[in-house]
Formats: sequence, structure tokens, C-alpha cells
Amino acid sequence: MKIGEASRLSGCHIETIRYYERVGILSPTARSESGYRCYADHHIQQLRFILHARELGFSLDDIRELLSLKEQPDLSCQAVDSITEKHLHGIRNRIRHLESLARELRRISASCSGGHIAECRILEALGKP
Amino acid sequence: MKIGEASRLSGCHIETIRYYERVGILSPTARSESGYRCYADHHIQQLRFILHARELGFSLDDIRELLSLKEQPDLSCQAVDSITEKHLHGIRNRIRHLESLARELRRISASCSGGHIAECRILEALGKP
DNA sequence: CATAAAGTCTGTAACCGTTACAGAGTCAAG
DNA sequence: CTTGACTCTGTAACGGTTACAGACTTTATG
Repeated sequence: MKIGEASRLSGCHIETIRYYERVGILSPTARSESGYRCYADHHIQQLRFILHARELGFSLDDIRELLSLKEQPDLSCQAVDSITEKHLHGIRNRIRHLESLARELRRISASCSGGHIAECRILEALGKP
Repeated sequence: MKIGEASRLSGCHIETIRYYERVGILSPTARSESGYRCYADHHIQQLRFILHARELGFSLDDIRELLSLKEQPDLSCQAVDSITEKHLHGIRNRIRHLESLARELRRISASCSGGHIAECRILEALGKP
């Protein structure tokens, strides 16, 4: 199967598929006589895996590791857990950070009483150290 | 004042200061005979403004606009409000998105009962479309 | 069978906001 | 005069794509 069909089946953009192969996330593909990439079912599965993991915010490095763990069925799944936990932790940190930004922004924003730029409390607040 | 002192006073890295000037966020600087950039107080204030706005997650484009609004004291501060609101809105969206990722990750993660990779529910879940 | 249209290839650059580095020049203190 | 700290320019890297340009191949239509 060629890249267009792989793209339709996996949901990944064509350019992204080529990119994944280039950076070693996706297994190398065979090539047709004319140089076209040939995809097999396991490529589609990998692409779906990558897509879903990306949607969940995993980095390509994480995904690379998850895919390589997947190849070793006898290993304990502790490593998988740990990657997942670390990622979840990172997400929670980002949420906390964004929440504190939102609080600060609301505070600053609430101080505006709708006059002219000269008396704008928002700009004033942003200028403070 | 030279860039080192501007950096110390503003809290921005030297490289970042030069970058801000290059992309037109920071006002152009005068140059000494030997080509060194010369900073005045208003540059320091701009840099502090930029730094604080960046810490609050505003994009450089937003900041460019905020700084240009700041130069027009007679305008209504509605434009400032609207940039702030839009940014706050974006942050809330990102929070919601991250929260849904976190929920999904917890769900997936909870399904793991600690066996081998072969039966790993996390990897299985990630492989599903 | 010729041609047009769609698909694919490679290589390169753009996006954002920095940061880092190389190699050259400048300035102040000892 | 030399050493060290500072600054300059230009370029490339980071992550994760996406978007080209220009060449080639395959498929569909006349």
C-alpha cells in the first residue's frame, strides 16, 4: 500500500508519516521499483498508536520508547507505567501553571474600569516587575 | 547602558534582548562608536513589560500590539481588554484540553494491573483508534 | 496511444520563542 | 602589553509538524 492509503487508514498526514520515518519513530518502509514507499498493516498500527499517543500529549521520544517496549512482550510493564505516570505528572503541572496564570490574568483584568489607555490598569500591571 | 546591564536590570537574557530587537518587539537602540547597543530607561521598562507579559503567556504578537497601544494614551482601553480576554479564553481552553487528557490517561493507567508487556492494557489502549 | 490529472519523491524552509555557539572585535584593569 | 570580560554578527539547534518547489510515476480519460 502506498503513502496516500496509509494516510487515509491511519489518519496521519502524508508529510507527517514521512517525517516519522525520517526521525526513526516509524519502522522503515520497503520501496517499490520506482521508489515509492510501501506500507504494511503493522505500519498502519504503528501510525495509529503514534497518533493516539500524540493526541494524549506524549512526546515523540516517549512514543519511541513505548513502541520499543511494545516489541518486548516478556518485559514487565513497569516501564510503560512509569512513562505514563511521568507524562501525567507533567500534564498536572502544566494545568497548575495555567490555572495560576488564569487567576493572575483575571485579577489584572478585573482592575480595568474601562477608561483610556493612559489610566489602563492592565498595562500598568504588566509594566510592574 | 550596555546590554549586560540592561539584562541585569530587566531580567531578560542577553540573547533574548537582541532577539526582541531583531523581531521588532523592543524599540531600536542607539549604537556606540564601536557598535555596542546603548539602552535607556524606557528600554528597561519595555523589557520588564515584555518579560511579565511573557510570564503570563502572551504571544509576542500580542505583546507587540499591547506595546503599541501603550503609546496611544488617548485610545480606549477596550483593545487591551479584548487581547487580555482572548488570551484568558485560550488559557481556559488549554486547561480544559489538558484536563481531558489527564482524565483519559488516568483511565488508561488505572487499567494496568502490573503484568508483562504482552498483556499491557496501556499499550493496548494506545493502539486503539 | 497520447495526454492530463493525481500521486509520490527529495530537499529545503517556515512556524514559535528562544538559546547556544563560533569567530571577531572592544574595553578596562593590572 | 596582556589578560579577561564583554559585545558584536551570523548561523543553527530545539519539537513537531506543515508547506512548498521541481522532478518523477502512475492512473484515468479522450
